[in-house]
Amino acid sequence: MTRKIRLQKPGNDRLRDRFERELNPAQLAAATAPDGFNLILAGPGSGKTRVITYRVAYLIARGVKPEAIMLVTFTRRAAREMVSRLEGLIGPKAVKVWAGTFHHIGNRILRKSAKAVGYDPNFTILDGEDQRDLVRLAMEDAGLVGTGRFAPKPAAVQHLISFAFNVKRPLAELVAERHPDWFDWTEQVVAAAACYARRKRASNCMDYDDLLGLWKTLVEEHPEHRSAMGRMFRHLLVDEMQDTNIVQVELVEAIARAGAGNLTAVGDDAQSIYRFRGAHYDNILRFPDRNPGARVFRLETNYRSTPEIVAFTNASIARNSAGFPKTLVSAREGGPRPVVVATADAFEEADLICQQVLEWREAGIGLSRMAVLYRNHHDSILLQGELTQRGIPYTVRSGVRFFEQAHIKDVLAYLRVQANPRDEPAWARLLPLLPGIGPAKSASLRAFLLASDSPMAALETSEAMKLVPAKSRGEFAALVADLRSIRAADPESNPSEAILAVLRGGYPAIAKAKYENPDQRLADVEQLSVLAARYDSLDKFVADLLLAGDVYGMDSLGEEAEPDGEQLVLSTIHQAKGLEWSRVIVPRLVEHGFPGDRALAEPGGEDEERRVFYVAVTRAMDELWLTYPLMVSRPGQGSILTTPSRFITEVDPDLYEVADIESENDLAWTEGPRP
DNA sequence: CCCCCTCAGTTTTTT
DNA sequence: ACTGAGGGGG
Repeated sequence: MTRKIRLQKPGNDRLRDRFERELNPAQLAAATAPDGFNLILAGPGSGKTRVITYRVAYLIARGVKPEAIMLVTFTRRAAREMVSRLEGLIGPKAVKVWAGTFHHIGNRILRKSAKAVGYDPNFTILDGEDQRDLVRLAMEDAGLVGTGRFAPKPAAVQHLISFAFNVKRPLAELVAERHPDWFDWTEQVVAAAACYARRKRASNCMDYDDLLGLWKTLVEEHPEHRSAMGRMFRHLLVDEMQDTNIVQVELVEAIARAGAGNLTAVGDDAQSIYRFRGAHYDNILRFPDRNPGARVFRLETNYRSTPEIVAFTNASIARNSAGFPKTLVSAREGGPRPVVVATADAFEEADLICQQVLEWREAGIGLSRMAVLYRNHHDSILLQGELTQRGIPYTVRSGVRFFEQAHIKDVLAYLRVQANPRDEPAWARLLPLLPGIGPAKSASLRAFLLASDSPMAALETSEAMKLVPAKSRGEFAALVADLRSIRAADPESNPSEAILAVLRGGYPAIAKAKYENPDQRLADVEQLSVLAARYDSLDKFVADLLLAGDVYGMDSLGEEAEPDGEQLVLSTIHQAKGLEWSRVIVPRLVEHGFPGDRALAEPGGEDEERRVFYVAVTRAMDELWLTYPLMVSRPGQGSILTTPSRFITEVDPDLYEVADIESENDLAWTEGPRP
């Protein structure tokens, strides 16, 4: 046999071979676009992730340092995936690329430059609940409490404050536009926003918007930081451009202009689904207007889905008027048309989904290659019950995130006050854990602590003890002792040990009194400590936890340990962005459900809902099932007949197949009414 | 005055 | 499942 010798080519040549072998001409042109402003319009399944990673590899091969590249992704998971693909192309230096969400990168930069914007580098990041709690306090400051059933609620006020920031519009204007019912309280709402901002600063806390806004302040108002950042980031790439808001766009464009003027934006206006948080597809549509001379690349070959699925999705999105006109072409062989099924009610719908999932599994499709994608988290509850009953393993990617669960937040509060003793939301969580201390006592204690230069030292004084009701003094002293032993565990450099210290103190007893299932919750906390062992910094640990949006329940944490667990995926459509499955089921396709009334009430709401639907159906590679119940029960109205969603009925019926469920009622005399 | 328990009404989508 | 109002009790 002839001996084979393979000549090693120099790295760049080998890379060039791979480029030509693995990219189609449109992808190749986009990946190797010249410097300057570039826009890549990439339809679903068109190899967008591949093009981005190849572009980064191309830049690095041309001599750009990896640490001079900023790659903004929509989720943490997307960043991780791109970096690991990049590693496959160029090796370990891939991890030096600044890859992450706007919020991650902002967090990293602000930890270094916090002083310039009036913060300490040990600032805490507030999650949604912390923000609501602080807004509630701010509303009290502004005289906006107990004003009756129709008064503004903290969650809604917080949302509007955030929305105003993200669309750069005056809060009062948005109150008039979106909450006419608050008209009489306009002044107080605006005042509450100011109080909220003040409380955040006083507590050395930033919310998600601050990670963006203060980073932007750094760029806009501090010339030395602006030019430093321009020198630092020679190339910027922004993925999912259609879901950026105006603040984010201005930020990256400012950094690009301050530096080498290299910005590549990637996305698909048809998949813009985050309007509720200030995103607008104009940010991608008008990229060429804002940046004259920008080159535009189009990727319109769909490698993901069968021609039948692509025909259906093309027909659906064609109902929207705005957007770059485009028609995706499937590169795949034919398969079955999408299937539409009506079920008697939501229970039968759950039955049907389970049965279909089992049928596919019989046919050799692994559970993790199937997903049920729904509009609202709530739509999955019934199905979860049915899956559990039938013993079908599943993982849920919606609802309460792991770090948002009450017990996890309790434990983190013990740690947060160590890292940042001015963290008011953490104290507001910690103090009322003690019996006899409610909102009022907690408030006066917090006021006392925060007035001091050293809240931790103030906690141990007799003045603090005076604010505690006599009955609770024993528990209070125990808390103080717990905090001292947690401190001794050196939380800031050893978060894992600090969590164990919390478990050795009074918290387990508190959890037993407070929660129905304390054992499960305390086990979660132990798991949290295992997770924390990977970190040598409390700040990093907490920030990672809060900024990793895709972590739901212990399930998703466990997945990292055993990635091959075969589980059906249950996800909101929003969480499914960028992913794909062989088999996809979209349930609850009824009018007043999907699209929902709330969305339809807003101008442009129907189109936005249709884009959400488009994102859902374009996740499917091989088979797509659309289901809807003929009857639903609504609170107060009992069972009512439904109308199938316009997203089904508006599509040419030739593009899908209707399947009927054979009624077994005639045979199943004895079957009783369903629960 | 302040806390805590109970009960009724509600829930888009998320960094 | 979670919030907020209302009433009883310390």
